[in-house]
Amino acid sequence: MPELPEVETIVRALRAPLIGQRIIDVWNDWPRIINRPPLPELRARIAGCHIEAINRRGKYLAFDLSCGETLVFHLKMSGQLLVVDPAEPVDHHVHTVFYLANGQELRFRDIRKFGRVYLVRDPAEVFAELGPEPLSDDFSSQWLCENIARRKRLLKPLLIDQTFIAGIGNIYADEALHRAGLRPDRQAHTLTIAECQALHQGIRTSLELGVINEGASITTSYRKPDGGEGAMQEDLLVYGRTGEPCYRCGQPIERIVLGARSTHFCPGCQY
DNA sequence: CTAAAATCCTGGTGGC
DNA sequence: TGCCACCAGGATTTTA
Repeated sequence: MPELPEVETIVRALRAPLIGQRIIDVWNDWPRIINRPPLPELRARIAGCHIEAINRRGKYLAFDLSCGETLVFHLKMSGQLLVVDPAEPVDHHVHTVFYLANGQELRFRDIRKFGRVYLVRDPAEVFAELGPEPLSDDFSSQWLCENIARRKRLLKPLLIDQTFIAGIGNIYADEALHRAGLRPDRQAHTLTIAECQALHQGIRTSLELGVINEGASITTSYRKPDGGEGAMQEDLLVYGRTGEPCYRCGQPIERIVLGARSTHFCPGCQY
């Protein structure tokens, strides 16, 4: 499940093989994956455009194109982007292909078909509701403390709300809360200044560690574009460690469900 | 505003 | 070994 660190890793890996390349055409065999515009219009508008830059916003990838368009991807649960030689056999989970002028193909593979593709004139059309980037200067400890105080919600659902902060998903929310020593079912507005400062630090630390480790390859879902695995799964403190001893206090990690999401925390050192 | 539930998907898993 | 119910989960939509 690609979250901010996984998407950042993918963005960095795609720059070398894609920047400067020209897109010739698009193929798709599962229409829902193309969010907008409809495939015939997408093909017409994208043909001949060069890829000038590749960036990340939250969990989205944004390709700036020379023709004034932005090609946006969201990988959701199982999406993968691969740049390959056309001789490479096409896996049956590939449902969208961008053909490049240099002969290579950008393939969007997605087992669960939740991923989406957008082509827009103005990326704000897609990004309008997103909260701040947690690794940018916009996301200060002061901003978090001010905004968390007026939210009457549980911490875990709030952290994965993309309109509050962009890019945090189930794994890094649990990791950030553990590092901050905060229970995921705490009410957001009950945090003291010291606690929300700890949360700010916990968010920063877990996301930065995720980027350094090039993401978490928990099952078979997330892979780097070169097929390799990230290393973050080895540095997870609570996620997926139900029943195993907490590294900090030794108590068994507990698993509960919050907002229909599996949530892992240590009952011994998170308050 | 907050939240719960349903929706979209399929591979993997646990039970028998 | 085979079969099947069930789970995972990001974001959106619908319904309280």
